Amino acid sequence: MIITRFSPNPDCVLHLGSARAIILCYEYARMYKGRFILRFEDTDPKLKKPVLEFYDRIREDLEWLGCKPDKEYIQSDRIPIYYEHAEKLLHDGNAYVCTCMSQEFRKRILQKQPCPCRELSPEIHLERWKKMLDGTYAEGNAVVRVKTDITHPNPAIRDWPALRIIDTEKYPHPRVGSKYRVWPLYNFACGIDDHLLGVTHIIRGKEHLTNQHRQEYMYGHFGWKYPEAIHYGRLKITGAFLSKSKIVQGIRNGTFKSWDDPRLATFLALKRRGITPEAIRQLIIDVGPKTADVVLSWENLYAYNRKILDPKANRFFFVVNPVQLTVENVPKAFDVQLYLHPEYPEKGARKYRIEPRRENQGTQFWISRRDSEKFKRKQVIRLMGLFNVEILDVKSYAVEACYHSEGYQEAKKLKAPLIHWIPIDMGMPCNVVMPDASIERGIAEKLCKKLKPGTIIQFERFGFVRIDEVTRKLIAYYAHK
RNA sequence: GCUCCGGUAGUAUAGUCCGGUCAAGUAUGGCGGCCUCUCGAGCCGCAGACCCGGGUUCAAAUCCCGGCCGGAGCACCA
Repeated sequence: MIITRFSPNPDCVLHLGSARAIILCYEYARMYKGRFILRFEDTDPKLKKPVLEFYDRIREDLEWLGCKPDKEYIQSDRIPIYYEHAEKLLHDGNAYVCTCMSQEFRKRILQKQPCPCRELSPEIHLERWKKMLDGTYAEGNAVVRVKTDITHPNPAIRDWPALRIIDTEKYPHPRVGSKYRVWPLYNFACGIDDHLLGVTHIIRGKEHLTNQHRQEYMYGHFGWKYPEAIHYGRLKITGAFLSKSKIVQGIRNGTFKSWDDPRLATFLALKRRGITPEAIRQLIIDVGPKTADVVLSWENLYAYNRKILDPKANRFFFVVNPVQLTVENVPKAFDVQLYLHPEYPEKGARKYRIEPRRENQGTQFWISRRDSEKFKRKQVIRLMGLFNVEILDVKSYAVEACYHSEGYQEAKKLKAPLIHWIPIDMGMPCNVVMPDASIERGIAEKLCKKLKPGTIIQFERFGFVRIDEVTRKLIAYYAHK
């Protein structure tokens, strides 16, 4: 039975940087009909203090990604288990309670010299252990170290710290408060749990490579077999930073309004922008678990997303920077149908009746300044699905034109540009929030009012967007072209 | 500095373990064209890479050595 695990510290929401661990672990377990475990590693109430809110956020992120864990563990619930194992190591002389100052210890260990504590008997250490637990030792005064090889070429591996004291009166843990004052460090808790929970395959970032070597010594002491471990390289994406501390910092100082700010690469932000979990999944599987660092390009993600969205997203018109277009001499009323999806007419259509106005008022539309800027006098333009007009006059705020012809073939012959439009009284204000958090203002078809938040549509000739809010005004988030 | 790990087109990836079928496949992006009443999709075509230098070998992207470049770790963080 294959068992994998994803083990975050609940001190932030999840982001694209975690996607590799999650998806690879989940898919691998699923591929072999195994189990996927979620384990919260919340054993530092001081420096990397867990926050209650994030336990749930992480569960939600995982669910959104489609990687629901089969089982969940929380390390702060398992403290007694770590104590037991610490005592066993102490008892067997495979660990010791070190009361040296950390600088002092480091100085010795760099010279491959044991500290005085190391040589003491297990009985003394067991006694010191009691003093760690009962409060005789204060924070920083004692630490349990696992014996390794103090002549190991990599000093980082020599007699690493396993448990330390934290003044939880001062730094209470959000879940268990001040119940424990001795807390396991990463390598100890993680190493014990991986074995106890039956984890067979560890897939994690290569920053943990030396941790594997450290833990292997402990596994040796217990007579356990270390799981298969794969250490993948760092994943970056151009322009975005995938660092928890920077995300948290940006939220704190107000640079980002929320965890789903479009500039962030958090799952929350990607979701809000209309990036589908399936696209992320495919991207991560494509990237795989290799040890070289990868710098992804957003285009790669967009390409996967577009492939998923294109057949599903209904089409609507959105006019950025609206300009009024007045068409004179419209000869009759036109009933037009604009398909919601060009490839699937059966999905229905948006229907408009365009009527000639009386008394030389002209028929009016909203069109985009992006288009009108390129107009030249006498040029023929086709209003998509409607008719062709000849441009008479272009001002920065308005365009005058007159009816030219109806047929699409006519427009083709004249190589008339195709532009989208909205009847002047059929629009609703719409803001599109771009990936850089800037806002494109314009007018969308009034019909969009019926869309539900969360729906992903395509604004033709503009891009795919996710409807975020529908009131008198439409708020959409831009995904990509 | 010490200890590890890696380096295939703009980006990502296949091939590397078990040398030949790789004068290097795929996706995406770029360019050109076709198609389409979207600047989306689809179709066709073009350009684009084995970090460098040695060695082993009939034969090296693949094996060995050296260099260069990049990354990670060196916490009483995870």
